[in-house]
Amino acid sequence: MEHEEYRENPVDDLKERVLELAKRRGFLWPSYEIYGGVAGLWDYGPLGTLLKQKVENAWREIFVVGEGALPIDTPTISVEEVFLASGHLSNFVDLIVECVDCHHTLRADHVVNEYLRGRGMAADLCEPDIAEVCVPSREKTQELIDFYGIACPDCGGPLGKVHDFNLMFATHIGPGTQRKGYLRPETAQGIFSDFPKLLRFFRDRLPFGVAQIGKSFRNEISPRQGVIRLREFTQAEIEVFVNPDKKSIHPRFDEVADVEIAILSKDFVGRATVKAACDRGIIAHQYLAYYVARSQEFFLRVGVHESQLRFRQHLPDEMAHYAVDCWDAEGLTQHGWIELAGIADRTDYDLKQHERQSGLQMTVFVPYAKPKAVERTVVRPKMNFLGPKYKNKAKQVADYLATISDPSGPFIFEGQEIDPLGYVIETTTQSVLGDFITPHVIEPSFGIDRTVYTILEHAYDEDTIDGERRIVLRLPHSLAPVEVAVFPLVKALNEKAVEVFQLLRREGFLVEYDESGTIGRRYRRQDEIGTPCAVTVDHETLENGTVTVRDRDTTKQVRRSIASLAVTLREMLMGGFAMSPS
RNA sequence: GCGGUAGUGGUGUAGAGGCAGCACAAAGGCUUCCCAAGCCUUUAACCCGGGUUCGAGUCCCGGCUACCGCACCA
Repeated sequence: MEHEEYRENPVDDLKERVLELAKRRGFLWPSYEIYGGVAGLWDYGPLGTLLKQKVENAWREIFVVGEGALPIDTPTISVEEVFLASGHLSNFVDLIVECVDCHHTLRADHVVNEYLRGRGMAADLCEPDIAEVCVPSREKTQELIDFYGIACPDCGGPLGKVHDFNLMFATHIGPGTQRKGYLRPETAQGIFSDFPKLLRFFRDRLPFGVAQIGKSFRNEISPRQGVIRLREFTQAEIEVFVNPDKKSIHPRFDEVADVEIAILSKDFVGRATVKAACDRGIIAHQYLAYYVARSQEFFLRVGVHESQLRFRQHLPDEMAHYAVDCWDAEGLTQHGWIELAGIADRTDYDLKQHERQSGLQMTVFVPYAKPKAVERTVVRPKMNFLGPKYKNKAKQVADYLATISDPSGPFIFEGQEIDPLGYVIETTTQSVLGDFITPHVIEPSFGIDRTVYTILEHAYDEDTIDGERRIVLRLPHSLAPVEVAVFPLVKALNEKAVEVFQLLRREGFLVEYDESGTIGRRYRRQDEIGTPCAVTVDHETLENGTVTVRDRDTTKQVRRSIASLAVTLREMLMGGFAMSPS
């Protein structure tokens, strides 16, 4: 998909202007700036924090309230076992080698594979690990570099030692014989770790969804692009546990079937309904398609422009080590198309891995519609024979017999054939009620910080009013960090205006009061931060108890009584209010 | 990590060895006013650390941060 015309009202240097506004008005600040700042760490200022909270609330409304994905809150510090299981310890690593001469840092495994391929050899650096995932080993990479004397592909200089760079922050838990800990690189593992308890909580039935909003950490080698690539960032994730045999049908698919999305995949580029995308096999199954549609609903609600939102299918080689199909929601910004969310089918990878690591069963009992009759042949010990014969070893013999699945015999215990009088071979018909299955996981995972940034960029606008440039942040009304501004037209009206201000606070609005300077300046100040409503107390207020209410986007005003003000404002914030004169 | 460019009040900038200027913003006042008007007053800056020099915002070295390119980004 080409980068289409970006906005109706193109603004030069949009990136700089948005960031300038964000820093100046308290949305985003570089962290620890008094000490020089740190790349990849950013603060939310007061307005940014309110905006972010409202974005998170919109997400909760759709996914927690609307989808019933109940939230949990797990620690950001996790124990080592979690990442042994998840594969992050071995996979969330880049093998890095530095050229001694030109100091380029290179991906060591890429260098080796390229070298081997260039000489017609199989590039076989990958070794399947415990999870059957291809991971190049540091030792083997080093070995091959040494053996072939592989040099820097850029300058031909000698290469240094290969070392791991794990993108997780490591730490220690407690003093003394410390337990290794890591800051989580995704919130998902906290959910997987709680699976047995969650399953019981949801009363042993599929499907169910679990949500978590929280911080995750990745020690990026070189974060760039401001707030787009952070070392500490907020994720909003849902893990939907589903029966793998039922992924093709989502019970509420009808609700979203006609939602149209922009698709970029290897087989199809263009707009289509999620139903069409599903029916034509572009999206693997209804569960993924369903969450793609819900994700779009979320992004549109928080003010991402529809024409600058698309869903891109991962190519097989960029898919995470655990996923089989993955769709990124991407927003078009001045940084190009950036990933705002990933909607992945993680299959049973994580639960299987935690099963192996923890030794606990992570399965769900799924009853059949009708119990199945299954014929089974078993070897049943006869204790009244075995007892007298084997005395204190009788129990061991019986246990051994009970494990036998092939009833053809003979059965040997301690080198001796067991007397056939000691058991009977029985064929019985058993009624099997169901299967133990490992659920598959559908994971919509949202990057909240990137979403907030994209919202700011998409909302940023400049108007020209009477030849003056006016910056307006056209945020969705419900998202504005300041909902209502209250002004006295002149200072003599301060007291009355403060009264209105306090009244609106009591009504639950986020209100700002401003009596400084001229009225026009105060309107502009609020336009910049996206305040949708401005209430002005003027001379008429004292006569008849009415005030003017100004709309941010049109700058049009209507007059309303103070008594009906809260209702009017609430309507405006919900977006359902027509600014018709009254 | 590499290379290039840059870092001066809150923001945008000028100054290129000798008292750090301007504009906008912000605070207070006049104006009593419905869209950044005007006037007065005020607050406020040389990224950090070394070095050279009588003297460094300016020159040199190192670091940090930002932007661009490379590399990286399950």
